[in-house]
Amino acid sequence: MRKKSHSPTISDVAKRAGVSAPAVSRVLSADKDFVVRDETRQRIIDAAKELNYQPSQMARGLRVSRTFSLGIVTPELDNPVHARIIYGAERAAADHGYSLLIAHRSPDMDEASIYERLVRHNRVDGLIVATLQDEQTGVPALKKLDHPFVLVNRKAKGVPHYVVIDDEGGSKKAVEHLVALGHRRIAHLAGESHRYNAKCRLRGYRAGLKEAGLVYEAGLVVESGYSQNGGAAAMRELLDSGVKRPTAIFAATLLAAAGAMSVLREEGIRVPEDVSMVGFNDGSIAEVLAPPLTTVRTPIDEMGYQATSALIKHIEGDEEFVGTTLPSTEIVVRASTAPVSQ
Amino acid sequence: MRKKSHSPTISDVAKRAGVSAPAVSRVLSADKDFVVRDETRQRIIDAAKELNYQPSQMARGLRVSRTFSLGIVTPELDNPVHARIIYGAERAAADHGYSLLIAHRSPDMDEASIYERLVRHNRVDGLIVATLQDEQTGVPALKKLDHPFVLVNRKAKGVPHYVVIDDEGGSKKAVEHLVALGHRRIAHLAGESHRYNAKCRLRGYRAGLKEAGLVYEAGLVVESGYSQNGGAAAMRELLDSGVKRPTAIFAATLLAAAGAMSVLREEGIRVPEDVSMVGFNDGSIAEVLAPPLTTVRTPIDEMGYQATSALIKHIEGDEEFVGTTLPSTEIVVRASTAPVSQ
DNA sequence: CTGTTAGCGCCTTCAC
DNA sequence: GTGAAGGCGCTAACAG
Repeated sequence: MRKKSHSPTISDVAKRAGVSAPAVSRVLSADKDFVVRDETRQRIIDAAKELNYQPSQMARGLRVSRTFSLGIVTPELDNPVHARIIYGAERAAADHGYSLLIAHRSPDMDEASIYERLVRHNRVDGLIVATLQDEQTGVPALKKLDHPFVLVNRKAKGVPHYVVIDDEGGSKKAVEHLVALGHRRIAHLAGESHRYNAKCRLRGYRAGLKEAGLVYEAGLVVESGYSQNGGAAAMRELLDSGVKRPTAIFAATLLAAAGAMSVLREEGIRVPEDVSMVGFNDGSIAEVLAPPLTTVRTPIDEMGYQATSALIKHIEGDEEFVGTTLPSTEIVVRASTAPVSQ
Repeated sequence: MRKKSHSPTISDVAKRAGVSAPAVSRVLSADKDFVVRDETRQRIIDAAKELNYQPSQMARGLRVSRTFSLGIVTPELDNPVHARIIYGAERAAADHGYSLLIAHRSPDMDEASIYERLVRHNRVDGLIVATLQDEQTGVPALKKLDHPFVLVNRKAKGVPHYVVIDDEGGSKKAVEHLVALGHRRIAHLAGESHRYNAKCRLRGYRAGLKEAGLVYEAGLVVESGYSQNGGAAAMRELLDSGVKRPTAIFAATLLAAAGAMSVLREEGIRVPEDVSMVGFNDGSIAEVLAPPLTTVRTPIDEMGYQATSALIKHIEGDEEFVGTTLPSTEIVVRASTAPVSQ
């Protein structure tokens, strides 16, 4: 019976380099306080390389009470925004030697129980929260866990750690784009009004109107949720509401815009000839819609990256971090927007 | 200075129940060979519950040389197919007390190095391989790691562990649907011809033609890749190729179908009046395309779930598993298919 | 400059 | 039926 081939351990390396295990540990973790002859250091490094030594995160974690893993909680994967947040988070985690555990919150699950599972069962060192269903219950639940966490793509009262994009500025740009095309009746499909993103985008919409000297008309703003079904329902509501039809629509979401466009098509209302459409957050599906959708492009993956990096720095005590708002937003003009007819 | 509140350990539970630590371990892990009075057992279980005890996977893993984590390697998240595979895998992992590490392979990365990182650095207990870029190099790399793995959504020579959907049967159904509408010139956007999925879907396409007594015409089959850009390019190639235009198209992918439709629109070719379109694998974007896309719905998340469950069973030595093909496929008829004109 | 000691939390073995 | 001992691989504290 042959001996099972183990991964090399720190003492294998130590033996091969002719030193003790702690010496190896300190050299490989680049301990500044550890003085060692260059020759010895090199011997250790070589030995580690020759054996293809990889420290066991488990043993290390047991010793230092950390897992070097992070949990990210997301409401849905099949959504360009969340997928890109995860891309960024994954890259940042890998860059710092951390693993990323993904927990997907299905609609019927309680968010608090997911946070708890990640922290208590998986023992993640920190949480990246890309879903915050209910600020009233979610934030207290998070705080009670007494674990580092960062909010991505949302802020909440009393939570200093967050990374967001410039929802308001980007929304204002969308409106400015429509105004520049001559539109004066601009509707807004407004997400879920109590949510952070929706509030910001609405504010940007209003700021854009104001700057153009247009009056805000409550009848042109409809709650839409973030999904295509929500966008479709909102569009229908707007058409049925009896208000004079807008010549342009700014949707709070790419998917909501897509849903709205499918309703317009059913109703025989042409885009962009009869009504122009702009969505918020770019994504590859914008290109296959009919017509291709003009959007506001935002640095979503950068948001995931920065949130994760900041969280790791915080965990490692390197620095406190405070909220960040990533400024860059950009209009991507495609075929769904056109000058207002006559 | 207050003492840092630790998670409860096994000896905390033991103390509270008035027994020794090993007794707790054996009761909670339901050790069959361990006989204990019901009363004692209950005391232990109660104590664990009261303290909200969660065994440390790290300590446990260190002892038994396992991490209770699985790695899933996926080429892209922002793709309905992969997102749904991950949903299924995540659910299965959670059901069995495992964590799921997601590694996203960006196009410039070497697949072998990802597998290796997951196994050597993260020490996952097994690998769920949802991307297999190159069978020639990928499979040997995987085997060399000497770790359990399962292929999802693909097979490869010499790999007994896989879970796939019925690509061939589903494709045949797509063709049958078109044939039933009277179509006789049916083109196929064929993915990447050397890949498993593409081969199966092509086979299903040919089987469907044959059954209808139609002859296979090589000029109607165009390599398309799996993305919308690939679908668009293939569509353009087909239109420019000089072959008589088909009245229907079966695309190997949802995204390829979307890309193809955007080209048809640019060319003023109407769907479904001039040409019908069917995509493979359903997804929510099928509903927002113009017109909504008829697709073949397949049990993608089930595939992720079963692959992961089987992998875990295999890791735990409960049983050997062999390849599974999930049979159910179903046509979802939307507005992109219609009877052939006259 | 480098080695020794001890212990993180758990599970397996063996003795009681 | 139950407890004591030992060790998984690593690192912090302390000796040399």
